[in-house]
Amino acid sequence: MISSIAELISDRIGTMPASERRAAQTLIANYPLIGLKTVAEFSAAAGVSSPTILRFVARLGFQNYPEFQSALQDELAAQLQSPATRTLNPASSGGGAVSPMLEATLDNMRETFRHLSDRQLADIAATLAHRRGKTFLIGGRFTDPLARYMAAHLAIVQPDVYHLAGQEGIWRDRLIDMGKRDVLVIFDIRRYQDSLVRFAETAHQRGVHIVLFTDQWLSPIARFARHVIAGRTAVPSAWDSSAALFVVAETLIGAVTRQLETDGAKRIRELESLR
Amino acid sequence: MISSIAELISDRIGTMPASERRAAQTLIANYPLIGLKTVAEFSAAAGVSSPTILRFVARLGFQNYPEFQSALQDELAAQLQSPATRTLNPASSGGGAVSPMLEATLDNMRETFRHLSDRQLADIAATLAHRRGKTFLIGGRFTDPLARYMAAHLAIVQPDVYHLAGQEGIWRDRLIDMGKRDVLVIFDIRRYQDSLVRFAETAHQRGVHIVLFTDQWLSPIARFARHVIAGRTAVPSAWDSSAALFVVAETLIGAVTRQLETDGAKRIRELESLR
DNA sequence: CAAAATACGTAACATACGATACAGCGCTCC
DNA sequence: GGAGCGCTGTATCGTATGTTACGTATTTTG
Repeated sequence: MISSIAELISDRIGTMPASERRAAQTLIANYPLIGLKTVAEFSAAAGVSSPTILRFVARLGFQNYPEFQSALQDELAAQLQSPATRTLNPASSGGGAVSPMLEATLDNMRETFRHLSDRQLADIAATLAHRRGKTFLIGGRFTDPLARYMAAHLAIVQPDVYHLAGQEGIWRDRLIDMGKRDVLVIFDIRRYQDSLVRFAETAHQRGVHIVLFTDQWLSPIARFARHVIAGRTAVPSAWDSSAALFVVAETLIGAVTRQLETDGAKRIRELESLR
Repeated sequence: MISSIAELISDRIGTMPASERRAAQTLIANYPLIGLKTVAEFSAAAGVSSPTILRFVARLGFQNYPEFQSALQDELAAQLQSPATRTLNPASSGGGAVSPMLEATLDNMRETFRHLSDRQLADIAATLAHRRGKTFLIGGRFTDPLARYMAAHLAIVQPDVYHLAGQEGIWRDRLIDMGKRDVLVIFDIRRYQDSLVRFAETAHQRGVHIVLFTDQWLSPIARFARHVIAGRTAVPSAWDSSAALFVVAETLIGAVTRQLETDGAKRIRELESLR
């Protein structure tokens, strides 16, 4: 069973003529990056001619050079997507059904934050803290609880925070209250919900500032969003994981609270006394 | 000091117009592979036009697209050469306001799972999967979204799963439906809510099997619970973090789903056809 | 040792790719 | 409300790229 192109090559390198073998060896030596460059560069690196490279990839079973490159890219993508598989040391993972799930979740969080700069988070926090209008939050089938969670916290440190719940018709009608000064926080991961996309589009047309929490494949709502947070969701389970997005949400809640420290503290004391 | 293109992007993403920002976000989301594909593919993935992609790379300081791709490839090459550097990175993110929060959260999860054996989790999953009656879920002020999240998933793989929402009176009345064969999942972290404690006590008296998600200081409900999950909640923020509990919840959801695999799959297919 | 077959590179070709000019649109600022 | 500016997509263009045909060199075989 051959799963990678590198294996395929070492499998057939014996049957190749001299020049093609040199091509194969240079590819293995700087795998797989040389293969992603142009035929001319590849051939120069290997010290052979361009047609030799093309004959080489043809012998591997690819119809043409681009097809070969796509295969390499797919392989790379799979490798980069799950850092777990690379560092996976079966010894440490006690063999229980739990650990892989936890490991994947931790990886997802690291990856999510690796693609998310402090600057971006600060920007979003500032948007949420210093918006001049209202804040609305909404989520999809599985992510709506995240919207609720965030709303529950934000509503304590600032006024005019609303979670949009219930039937579609109900929150669609709230669009009439939304304008340029307002912020709409949307949670939407696969499978993306049409109703949410439509909602986001309309809100966008009304000039609402949209902050989107989505997965790495980006909900179509990304087109309308001013800020996009792409969290990793893949775990060894039947379901996608929203844990990474949850942590980002908590981070933002913390950041907003900090930015509103002075006003927020006063507000919290007021709330306490209301009990 | 900017060492990677990803950093360069997050540094300048603030100064970019909307469409270029979309390009930036899609690149970050599938970093860096999208950038190695053709302009046409990149633009399609981002939902913008080709010139926008070119303007985007120009803004990053590259003379042309190939030069941009070469830079990405060089970066990838460096990364692939030394796998250490990519896992080593969390410290390098500059000590911004983010890292401590993330670090603390990751620690919380590790600690939480360290005190939680596979056996315990399997037991709880079995309880939830093979209960003979109904499952009820409820949470406190900030944790109710977690109850909702879990309910949303469990309700798909098995029947008779109910989230108790709304006013106290409403769910108090549901006690009349609860008995020995039923399971009640409660989320309760500081500050523990009296109403929940009373509710749990009554349910316990009726013989309901209680599964409690709480923090490391244990809600008073622990006295009535058959299973207790104690998650770490401390983070450098004004709020406690429910992230660890969230991950445990997801883990349980996954485990229950696996245990119900055969029946659950049938049920999921049925649900799909209902749409 | 000769003849054939295979391997390999040079050079011409066609295509698909990146680049550019331009026009429409929305937004902001008087 | 109007003028100006900046952003974005469409259409076009030139070119770099992959591809192919062909001739020479090299090896193989009878």
